[in-house]
Amino acid sequence: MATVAAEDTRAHIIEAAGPIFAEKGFHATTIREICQAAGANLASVNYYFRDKERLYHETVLRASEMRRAEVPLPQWSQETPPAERLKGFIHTIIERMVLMRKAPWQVKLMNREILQPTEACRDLIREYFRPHFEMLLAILDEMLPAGTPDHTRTQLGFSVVSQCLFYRMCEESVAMMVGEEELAAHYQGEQLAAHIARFSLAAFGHGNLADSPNTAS
Amino acid sequence: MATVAAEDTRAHIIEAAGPIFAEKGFHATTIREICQAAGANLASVNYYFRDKERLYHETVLRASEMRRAEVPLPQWSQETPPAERLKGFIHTIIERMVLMRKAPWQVKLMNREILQPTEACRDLIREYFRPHFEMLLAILDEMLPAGTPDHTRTQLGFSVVSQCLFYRMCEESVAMMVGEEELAAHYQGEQLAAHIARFSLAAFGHGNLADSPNTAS
Amino acid sequence: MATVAAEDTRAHIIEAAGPIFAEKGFHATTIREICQAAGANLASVNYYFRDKERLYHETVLRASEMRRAEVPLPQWSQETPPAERLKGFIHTIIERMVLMRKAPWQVKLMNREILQPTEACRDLIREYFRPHFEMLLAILDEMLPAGTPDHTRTQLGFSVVSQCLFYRMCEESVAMMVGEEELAAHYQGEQLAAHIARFSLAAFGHGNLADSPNTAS
Amino acid sequence: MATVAAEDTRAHIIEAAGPIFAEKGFHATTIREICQAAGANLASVNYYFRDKERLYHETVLRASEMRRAEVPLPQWSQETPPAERLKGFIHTIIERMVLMRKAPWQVKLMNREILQPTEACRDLIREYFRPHFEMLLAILDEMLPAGTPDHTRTQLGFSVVSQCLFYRMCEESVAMMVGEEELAAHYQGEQLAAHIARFSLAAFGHGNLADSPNTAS
DNA sequence: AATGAATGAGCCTTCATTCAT
DNA sequence: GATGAATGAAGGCTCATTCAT
Repeated sequence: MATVAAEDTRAHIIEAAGPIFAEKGFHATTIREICQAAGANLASVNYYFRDKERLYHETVLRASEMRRAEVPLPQWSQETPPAERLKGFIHTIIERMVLMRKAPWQVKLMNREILQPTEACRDLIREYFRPHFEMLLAILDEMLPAGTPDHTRTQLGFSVVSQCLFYRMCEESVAMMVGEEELAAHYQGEQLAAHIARFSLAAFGHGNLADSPNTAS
Repeated sequence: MATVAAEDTRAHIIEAAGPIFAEKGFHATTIREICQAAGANLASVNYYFRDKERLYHETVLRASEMRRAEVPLPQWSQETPPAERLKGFIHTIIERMVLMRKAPWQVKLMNREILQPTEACRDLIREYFRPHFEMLLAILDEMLPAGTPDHTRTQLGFSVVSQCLFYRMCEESVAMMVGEEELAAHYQGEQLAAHIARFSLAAFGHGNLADSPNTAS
Repeated sequence: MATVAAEDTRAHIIEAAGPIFAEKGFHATTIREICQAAGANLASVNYYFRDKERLYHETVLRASEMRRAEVPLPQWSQETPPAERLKGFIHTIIERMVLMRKAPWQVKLMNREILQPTEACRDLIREYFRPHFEMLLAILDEMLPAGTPDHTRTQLGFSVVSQCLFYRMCEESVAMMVGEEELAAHYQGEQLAAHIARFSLAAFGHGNLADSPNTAS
Repeated sequence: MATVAAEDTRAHIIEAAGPIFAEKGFHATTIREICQAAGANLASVNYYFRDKERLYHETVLRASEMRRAEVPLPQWSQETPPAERLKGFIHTIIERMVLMRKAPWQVKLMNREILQPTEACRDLIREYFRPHFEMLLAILDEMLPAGTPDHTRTQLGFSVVSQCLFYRMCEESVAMMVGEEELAAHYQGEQLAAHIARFSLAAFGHGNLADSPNTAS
């Protein structure tokens, strides 16, 4: 076939592989399954990607690409106060990475990589997580006293991020603990983002937990 | 052989299975591997546990038992202030579930269950997570205004817990982001517990982030 | 245990094994299944019978014993005409060996042996089939011209017997060919015996097929 | 390899499987055995037939195809009297299905299906037995009084067929009863066919058992 | 360039049997 | 004498991969 068609097939396979890898993980996914879903020959994976592992790797990278293109980072004017920026940042993270119960395969797949990194994770951190994290630290810097040690800055960043990722990573367990009803009522993206922002801002001394009662509650 | 030996072999297999399941997950683990590590016959798993799945289930439950026995919950006198209790609680959680880079297999295995629950997770939540979480909520109640809605209480609890679990769940990714040196210097159990307690207490209005500079920093 | 109890267990196992061997055959039957059905230890079969094969053998022999005890051969006065005797004989064979769709396990098991003889078959022929067959030949002798060659006598005997066995051996296929309804209406023991007797007697020149219309038709 | 080779391998496996299944039955046969006999890979059976069961099914159907191609049905002119037709029919059945002691695997395998039908038996009856049986009934109709009830027609058909099948189904037992010498002398195909025809025709009122002494006796 | 055919390695499971008690 | 524990061998099947075309 022509090069164009070849590239098509390649892309087809990746897009078929994504949701399956995301749902079942590397080991539980079979090449047959992927090729069938892609309408491609059983030998295609080995032909286009050499082996299953490299297909997985490329699929992870493609997931991060797609996610970045779909949910752009927020832009702020110079006067936007840091508290506002933090709210916006958390909101974006929730949109990009969490979305309880309806996360697209790209998110689920990247999640797998954070939890059990393979080769692909280094690329993912470099291209995806590191830039986000630096942006968060820049916001925090405006709220922290000068001279805050580096590792403290970092851990404060982790304190914010961890609250966000928790709902994605422990989605199933959270659902088991709170029940489906409560999940539907109080764990939508907006609500979680507002809660995390309020908790974190209170920690940073901006307002306190009793302020501005959660609009979603 | 006698019953004693029988129980021995059973326990032997579980103890051999634990670290392997913890490291590679259910699918990537073979019973051949387990039996070899346990010095047992290939048919042993099916003999003692009926099938691979039930061995996995029992291994997860055994992990939680062992962990509870090894790290007991803190006991407080009635006058202990809630801030002190929260510090103690976070410390215990870190000890029980985190311990960067040297977590025993029990912790890793339970971690897997939270992230990708199987049947065993329900038992785990009932026997392990729920009791911990209720204890945490009782502490928070002393610091929260009366009438705080239930779901807000719960999410505040998650905000505390998520910071702890983060270092366990994203262990590998955290290591990739901060590097091995910094990890060794600033991410030991005590240090993480102190940071998380300070951040959370600040959010609850007890002290602020600038107070009592982290002794481990 | 005492000898009495031991003999009990032995007998128990045979009686549990009978129906299972009869239904599924030697290979498809497992020792576990038998021991479970007999409420005996898994090692019992090997202990009491040395191995699975000998248990099978003994079970087959036991089946023939039981069958002979349950359905005695007919007795005739000296004046009973041979045609009457043949009818009685056929009737007994049908009772002993056929009974479409409700044959006891003994019959099914012996049937297996005829079709695919093992060691046990020699005993079965000597103790069970041969005596029946000799009795049939004695009846036929009264209807055949003197000097009928031996192999012709034998084959005539086979012609009678084969019609009877057919309904047992090909039970399932017959059911497939005629359908369940017709089976229930026209293939009961009495009906089959009457048909076979009429056909055979006609062949031997006693009456013809149009005579004495089948009472069951 | 090319398609031709593929079909070759497929056919090869069926031809290797045939005799083994025929000899040992479905359960006692292993696919390892078959693949070895076919000079094929162990995975071949699953590749070409999905599983052991479907290989068995296809092998049974192939057996019937081969047998039909090898022994064609007799053709009669319109004037051929029914007695002559019946003789021809019995002869063909014996040729197709019996052939004491040298039956090809196709015959043995089909025999297994009649005795212990699996899924394949329905196909076998539809494609093989039913057409034969209808042909037999057509012949009998010419010898029976008009108005003979359907089930009687059928049972008369069975009386003829059962005599033929007996020598195939009970081959081993017959050999045990008459001994090898007599078997060789009086149980060849021609001889059995002649005997069965004479017995059956006598029953139908065409000639009697004393007529036309068996040329083979 | 792309694919249908074929395969070797390995998986989980089951079974009849044995052995120590 | 009788049994629970344990095992070696084998079975059917699946999978990622390779090879000839």
